[in-house]
Amino acid sequence: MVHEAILDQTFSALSDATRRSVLTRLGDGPATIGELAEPAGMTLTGMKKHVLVLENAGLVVTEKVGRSRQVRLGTERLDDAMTWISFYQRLWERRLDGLDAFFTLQKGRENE
Amino acid sequence: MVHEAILDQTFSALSDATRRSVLTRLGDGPATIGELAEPAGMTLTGMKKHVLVLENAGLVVTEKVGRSRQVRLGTERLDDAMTWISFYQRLWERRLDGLDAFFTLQKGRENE
DNA sequence: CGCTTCATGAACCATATGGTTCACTTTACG
DNA sequence: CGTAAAGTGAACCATATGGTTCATGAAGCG
Repeated sequence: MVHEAILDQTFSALSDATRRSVLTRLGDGPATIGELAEPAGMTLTGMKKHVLVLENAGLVVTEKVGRSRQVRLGTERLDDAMTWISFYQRLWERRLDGLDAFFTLQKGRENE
Repeated sequence: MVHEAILDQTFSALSDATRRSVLTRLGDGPATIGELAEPAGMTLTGMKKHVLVLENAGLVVTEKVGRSRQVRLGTERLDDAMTWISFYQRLWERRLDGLDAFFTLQKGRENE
């Protein structure tokens, strides 16, 4: 199981809409801090902080090239998050199939 | 696609190890605030706050029974989070298969 | 009834977060 | 060279977060 601090950082990084949109943007390829800041209507300094959060979470990798900084998608952290979620989702589904589910879910959906 | 504010709440709720362990515990069935607080070495008040965060995120459902409060796993929010992650994971994988990935990963990072 | 237990709410505290502005460095380029 | 552009760092600000203590309320029980 993944280290708790790693999950903390990953989920925390993902909990901001600006940062998620950065990841979306990076899905189309690398971008500079400026190119990320502009559509977000944010200062370079502000976006730099977001990128740092993503980088610390391992969701993004950066490299200084010339006077700008290239930002691109990182490795494997989304895997960690999804592994955790799918594990507990199985727990949750098992629960819904159990007796307690029937008991607490005021007899709505019997078969599914 | 899911509303941004919902994802904010869900990921934010998941970004705390205490809250994740609460979800783990609830995988074994409902529990009271006190039963959740004790293993966490935390006051009732503190745990109550965590439960409220999970409840606002829809990850948990509570119901007052007698003088205690039953907490159990909620519905469908883990689905939202996983849907988002798996979508962007596909983006990310596509990227790693592309030319840019080969290009940027092969040349060692000189400066930083 | 009177006491204990579980939960709750208010107040408080320290630290983290998300943003800004301003000053500065490094790089590009005419 | 001189100037503009991209980024960086420090300082600052408002609000959120994660926790506490203390006082109160409601439920159960002998």
